[in-house]
Amino acid sequence: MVAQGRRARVRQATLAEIRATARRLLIEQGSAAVTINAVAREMGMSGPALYHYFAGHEELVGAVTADFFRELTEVMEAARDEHPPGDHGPRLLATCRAMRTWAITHRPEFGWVFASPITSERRPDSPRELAGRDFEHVFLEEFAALWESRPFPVPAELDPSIRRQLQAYTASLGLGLPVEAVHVFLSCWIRLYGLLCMEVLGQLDFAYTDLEPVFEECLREIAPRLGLDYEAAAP
Amino acid sequence: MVAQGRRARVRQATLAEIRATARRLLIEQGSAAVTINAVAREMGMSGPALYHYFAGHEELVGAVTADFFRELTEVMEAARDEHPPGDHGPRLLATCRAMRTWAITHRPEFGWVFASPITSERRPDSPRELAGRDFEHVFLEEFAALWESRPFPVPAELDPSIRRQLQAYTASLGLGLPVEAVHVFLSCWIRLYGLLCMEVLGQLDFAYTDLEPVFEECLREIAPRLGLDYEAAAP
DNA sequence: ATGTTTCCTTTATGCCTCTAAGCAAACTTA
DNA sequence: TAAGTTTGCTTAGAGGCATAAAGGAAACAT
Repeated sequence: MVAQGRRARVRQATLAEIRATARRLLIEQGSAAVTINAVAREMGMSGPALYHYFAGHEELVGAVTADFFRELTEVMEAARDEHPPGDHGPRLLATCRAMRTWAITHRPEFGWVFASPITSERRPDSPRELAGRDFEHVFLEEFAALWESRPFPVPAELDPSIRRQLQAYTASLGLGLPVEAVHVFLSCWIRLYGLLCMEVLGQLDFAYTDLEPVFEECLREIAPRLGLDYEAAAP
Repeated sequence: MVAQGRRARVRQATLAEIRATARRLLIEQGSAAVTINAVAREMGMSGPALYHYFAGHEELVGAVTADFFRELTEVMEAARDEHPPGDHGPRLLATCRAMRTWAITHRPEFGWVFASPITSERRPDSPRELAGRDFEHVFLEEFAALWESRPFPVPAELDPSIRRQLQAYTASLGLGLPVEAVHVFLSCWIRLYGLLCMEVLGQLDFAYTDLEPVFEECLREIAPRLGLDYEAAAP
């Protein structure tokens, strides 16, 4: 943190209050209630005043989303760090479980992050995208460390189209992972995150009321693909 | 179809035009552009006129969503019926592929159906819910027929919580399936539909540009769990 | 002490949903 | 066929939203 004058400090406080108010409205009344006007009204300000803090509704939404990403990231890192640095298996599983725990204890927030249909072109330097990448990296780094320390078996050959596509992504990661390992990582990611999204969006309510055991089953299926011992890190 | 007077016919035509206009706006300008006013304007009517056809914005959205479900259902049934009634394996795979094909050739529509956050309490007799159940049944019926004709191995024991939850759902289906089979069905469904949703919502754009081979890989992994021969029904 | 920056206000435009009142054409019925 | 009723639309209007513009007052810098 850079030292700031009083002016700057007050401004930061107001910014934080705006984001907190937006979050409260989201939780209490749903995403549609998070309007510039409503947030300002809650704070005892006039609507247009908020334009001194955010360029518009979309930027406010992006800032709040970034907050959620950061909070989720912190929670996951804390859960991960309850295990020693070398225990990549338990650390990864703890990270996954922390993600789901946060998601279901913060449904409106998680739904807001996930189910935001691509509203506009996403600039890669926006706070939202930066925080999103940090979130992604919690998994990626632990995964890469796991691969470093104890590589697991990967498919001998990949579908040519998949290989081609993943080559660019793998290179952009700069983690020295082989394409095949990245493919395994993404397969697991799709299963885990896909399940979570369906749960939070209520797409499975027709059959389930509590998806915790389904999530654990998913972890149990995924673990051996990474050479992990699920039973050794059961919940 | 019941015989109708001229009056009723004109009304049906206007209803159809409204839904078609709403769909066109969705495709051309995104979901936010589908407003009562915009639809009416496009049709050369005044806004409030639409309230003679739909009780409000939400009902219009529901009607359009039901249209999408019905169209998707028809496409899947047509693809399924290209295979003889007894060939449950190829019929199921064709149904899955038709679902994805429709989804990616109708991204706005599919995204609209899926990513509609639970906007209000859903009444189970609304057109949207009815059409949604028909869609669900295309998979369920073929799956039940497959089980009838050639039961596949199912897990010997289920997590007690999962078993308890699925008992109610299984009973409500009235298809005479065992709970274990329903569990296998839902596991496959979650993987397939979850992947599709992530694709359409752009959640995998960071790594993939074309998910067709990933989808096929998913089918290849799912098929043996249902006792199906993937290679015999490769694309 | 003066000028500038910052914060917030009110005002205004144009969009949205939805209600209400009213008119005219089309049907129904006596 | 004439009167009454239903239907399909209109305009008017209330209230909310995003956003732009203009202005006042306080805080800050010099």
